[in-house]
Amino acid sequence: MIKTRFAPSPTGYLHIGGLRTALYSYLFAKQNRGKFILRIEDTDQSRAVPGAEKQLIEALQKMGLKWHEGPIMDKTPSLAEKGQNGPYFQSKRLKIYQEYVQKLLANGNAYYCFCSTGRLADLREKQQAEKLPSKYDGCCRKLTESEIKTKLETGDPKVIRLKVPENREVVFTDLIRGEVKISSAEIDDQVLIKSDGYPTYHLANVIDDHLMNISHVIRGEEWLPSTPKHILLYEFFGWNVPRFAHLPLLLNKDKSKLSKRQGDVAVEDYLDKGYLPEALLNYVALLGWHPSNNREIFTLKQLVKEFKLERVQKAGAVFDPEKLNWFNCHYISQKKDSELVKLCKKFLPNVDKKLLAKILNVEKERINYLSEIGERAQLFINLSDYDKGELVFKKSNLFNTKKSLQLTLLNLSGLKKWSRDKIKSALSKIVADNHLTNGDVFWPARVAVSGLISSPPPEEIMEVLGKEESLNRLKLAVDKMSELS
RNA sequence: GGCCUUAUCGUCUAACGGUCAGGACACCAGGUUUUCAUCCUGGCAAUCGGGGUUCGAUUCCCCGUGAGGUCACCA
Repeated sequence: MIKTRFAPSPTGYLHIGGLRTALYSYLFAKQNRGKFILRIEDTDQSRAVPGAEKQLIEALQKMGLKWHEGPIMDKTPSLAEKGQNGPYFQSKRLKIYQEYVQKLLANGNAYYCFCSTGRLADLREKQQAEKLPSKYDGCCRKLTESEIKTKLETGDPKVIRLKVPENREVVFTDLIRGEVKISSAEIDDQVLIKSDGYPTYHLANVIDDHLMNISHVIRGEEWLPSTPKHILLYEFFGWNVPRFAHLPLLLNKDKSKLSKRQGDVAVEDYLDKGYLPEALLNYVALLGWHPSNNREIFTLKQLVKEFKLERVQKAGAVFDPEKLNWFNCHYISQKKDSELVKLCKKFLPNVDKKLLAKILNVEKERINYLSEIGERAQLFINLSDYDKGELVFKKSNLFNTKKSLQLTLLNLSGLKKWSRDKIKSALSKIVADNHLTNGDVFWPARVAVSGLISSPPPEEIMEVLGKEESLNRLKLAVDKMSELS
């Protein structure tokens, strides 16, 4: 049974790179009729952010990535879980780690270390000065049993370290990168249990992946150098080693690891701005993976079918917000007005739903993300402060402008049915009957009702505005013209 | 610095060892249009360098070079 997991640490938000990792893990499990689980790696008390788990889970849910096991949002304020292999919060599994690390200790695969953080810092400094790789020097490996016993009894601060064997070559086959070899001389005696009794990532991750029957570990490339430590742990425990797939990193424009410094990286932020989950998913799927044909538009369901782990790129991919916008645009214009209304309500809470639907119908092809509607809708709500005379005057001469506005007002007043088609033909008729150009008629009309240099076409605006308001605005413009002449 | 990973247009990428090196985003030009946007048409633009292997390398191998990651009681 194929089983994958997404195992984020709750640091405050869902990183866009995390989203892609979760997506690929989900896709791989799903297409193999396997299971996808969510586990929260909250073993660092010092970096704990209150409420972060909840936010993370919510974001993942909004994105539509469903997991078979893991924490779930319950109706009660506390977080519940589903699945047979819980708990799915590492902070609730401390006993398990303690129990397993005892086995390591008993078999001589781990040892207590009482070195102070001060000594370790000095050591590192010295090694760096001599340009040596910084590694623990194995000082506490030499402690005798009685020495250890005394130190434990006196309650000195202690950690437990991995005893990395000498002269070993750790080899594994990464599903994306192929064979990777690392000499044990390069591997540090990693701390497994911290002095506060919590496990480090390395220990907890290996134990949980085993206990939760994870078959494929799909994670970011930053984990590649520490994979040998994990493999050593699997061996010491006598467990099967899962398959590894290390994904290429997501990059900033300057090719460094995608970070908050250089733009939005929180999925929540994109969601709040009105990026659609399907657009985010589609774009992020293509960062590091591509089918052999030219297709680019995929729903989540289609991705489950088409995605191939073997086709995942090896090199990092620059995150390009422009292309994300293009996807988002695409998905927005595909959406029904009624659905968009629901999604946009929060940006315009005081606007009537019916009106909002009409506005969206006109504006949806002009926006990159939904929150833009807040500003774009203003022209339908209030005629903006503008010098109408100035705007109209720029385009054509005063006489024609005034004349065309008067004709427009007159003709539209007599219109029985108020629809964009009728309005447009009425305007066209004015052009034809009076030997005017489209520019003479449409432009002033559009400016008169929008108050803006650029806007949707006049007939579309007027249809949304309704007859009364449209005529009022036209009249206002005519009056302004009279003042000027 | 050690170790690891990596390398096709500006960006995301396609190409059984044989293609005029293809597509998308962005950009530019033209067209449609009353403006903006949309839309249509066209254009610009890439195999990091050097050696091999081969009749033939983007593709396989080696060496450089560049880029990134990682070297914590963070994940």
